[in-house]
Amino acid sequence: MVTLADVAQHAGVSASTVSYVLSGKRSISATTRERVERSIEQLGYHPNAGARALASSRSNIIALMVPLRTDMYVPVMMEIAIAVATTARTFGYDVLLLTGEEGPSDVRRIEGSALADAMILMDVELHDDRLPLLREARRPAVLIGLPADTTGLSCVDLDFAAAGALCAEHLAGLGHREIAVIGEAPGVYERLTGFAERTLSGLRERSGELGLRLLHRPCEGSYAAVSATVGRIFDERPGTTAFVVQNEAATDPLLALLRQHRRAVPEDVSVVAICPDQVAVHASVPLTSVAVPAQEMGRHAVEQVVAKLAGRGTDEVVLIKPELTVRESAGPRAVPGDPL
Amino acid sequence: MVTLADVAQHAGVSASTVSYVLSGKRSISATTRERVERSIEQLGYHPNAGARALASSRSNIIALMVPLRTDMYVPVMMEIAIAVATTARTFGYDVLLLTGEEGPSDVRRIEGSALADAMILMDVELHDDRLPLLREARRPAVLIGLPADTTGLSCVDLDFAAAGALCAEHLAGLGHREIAVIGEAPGVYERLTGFAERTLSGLRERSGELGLRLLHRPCEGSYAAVSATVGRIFDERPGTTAFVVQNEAATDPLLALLRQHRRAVPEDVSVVAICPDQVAVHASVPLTSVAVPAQEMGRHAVEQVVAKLAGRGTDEVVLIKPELTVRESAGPRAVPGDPL
DNA sequence: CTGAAAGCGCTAACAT
DNA sequence: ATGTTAGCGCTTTCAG
Repeated sequence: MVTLADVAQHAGVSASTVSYVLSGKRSISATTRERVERSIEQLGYHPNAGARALASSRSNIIALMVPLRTDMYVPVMMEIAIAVATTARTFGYDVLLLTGEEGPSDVRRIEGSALADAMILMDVELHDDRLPLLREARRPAVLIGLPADTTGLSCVDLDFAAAGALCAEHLAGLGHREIAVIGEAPGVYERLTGFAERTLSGLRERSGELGLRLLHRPCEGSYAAVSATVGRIFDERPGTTAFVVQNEAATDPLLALLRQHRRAVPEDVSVVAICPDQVAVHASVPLTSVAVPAQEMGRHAVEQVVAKLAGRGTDEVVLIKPELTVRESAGPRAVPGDPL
Repeated sequence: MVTLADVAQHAGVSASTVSYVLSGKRSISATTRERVERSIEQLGYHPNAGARALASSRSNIIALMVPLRTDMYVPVMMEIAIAVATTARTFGYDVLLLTGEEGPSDVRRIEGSALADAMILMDVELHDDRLPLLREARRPAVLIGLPADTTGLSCVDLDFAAAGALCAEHLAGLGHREIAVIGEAPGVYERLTGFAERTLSGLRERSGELGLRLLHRPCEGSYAAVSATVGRIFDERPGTTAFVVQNEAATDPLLALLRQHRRAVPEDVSVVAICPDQVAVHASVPLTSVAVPAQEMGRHAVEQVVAKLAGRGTDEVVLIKPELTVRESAGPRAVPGDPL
């Protein structure tokens, strides 16, 4: 194993010089720097992570807690996780993957062992156990998601309320008056993750302003569940001409069912989705959608964490502005008695 | 920050005693053990990870390299990653998430910095750059997937050839004679990940033995691509009565298209999928399928890694035996002229 | 601009 | 069964 001392000897300088070449924390003459760098190269030196962490009390590791329940919008989770990992490397950090299974004690463990310099938490619940601990912690934390009380915490999330409003506006602009919302599975609402409710309230508020009638139904992602929900919606509100879907798993079944019901999309019914772009693009009818910007969220989270670790940066709630992409699933409302 | 010395003082013992209580590497009298444990509890002590790694040259971290391309069978990846993380914790290890973006140099970095004690690599290509490095490495590595040359390497994977054979057998047993295989996207074959080819060869071999006619078409996951592929298959082989799908994204489009073509599943056409159970269960017709046992693969990989780290365990290729679950998408071949 | 040296908190001989 | 102590490899004062 090659150590700093080996490099120092090989380059004919002292250990501290090598260390400073590496950290750039004091000025080094061009010649020594080059000599040291050559030695590092030649010997294939890599600083020992443990020693470095011990001496500097910085591990250069960011802990990422992902939700254990593997049932829900898994692709987004993975996308965020990967975005976090790649962005972190960009700043010289590695990422530790925690499942949050151990709950608050996991936070304590990381904090106590100094395994990570900071934490990023995904899919935080409105009243999460871990929040009090995070507020007390000496190490910075950033949440992806928005808890009920954000004081003393940094958060990054899509502005779901604005996303809801955007959907309402888009459909109103196309002349629609009766809209049905197919939401996340009931479990999501029960877990109080918040984002589903925020979407809904944005949707409701703007619908009110625009004079739209709204019907909301939570719905499991299975084909059967979507089928039942859609049937019910058409029974209760036969005049429904547009759907807003916020449930990755339900989009494909919804499109299939509309086809089965002999409703053309977008001629007879319009559909606007809130989902990752990938899902929207691959659907049987490319979906007009508001994207859940997974990559951007991961990147933002890391940037905030790094800023805090550098002393800059404060507690901050970043709500990413939603953008609606027009594809092929939403069009003008069919005017009764006007068969085109 | 609470240190080992603090605990020692509080408990009235020496530092080494505390260390040994923690590691169990030498016998401690019940009374001192209890005293020490109480002190640890009271002070909320957590061993410093860096110091421990430095002194013991073991970080208790396993590096997991996941593929960066976020386009392919992402849900399985996430499931494996989570299984790895939870299983690892079970053995006292944490998991470092690497994207493999940096390729071989990432392996060198981890190896050189002693950041992790071992590595697990997912989605390894047949002739992966990183394999030579892994063979030379002092630290154990386990692959999830099967490269061309496995000498000096431990691997865990589903026995895809057997999975292919199993599909052929099941369909043959139901009386089918002409089978079409909808495969992964062409890119997957080009990347030479191997598993798709292995499935195909198992499928071909057993089909030969059982006298089945086989048609194979790689296929993108988009609705349009599946549509084109299915159309082509029915043109070229109108007698096709069964499909084998190995492409998560294609299953739903396939079912929708068959419906559109007025072919009932399973009465007119049978479908057998090779995909995670979750996908099979949630499809519009619950799919008879061979599961990709993500959890089991993750668990096995960690167990092998831990065994190697403990000195037990050798290089070994574990091929998990596939299991076919009968659901509702495959049935007896419709006999022409027998309208039931 | 560079060196020397004192730890960082823990483990693992080596003692007893 | 327990204590003493010498490092592990690096960062960072303190000196020059």
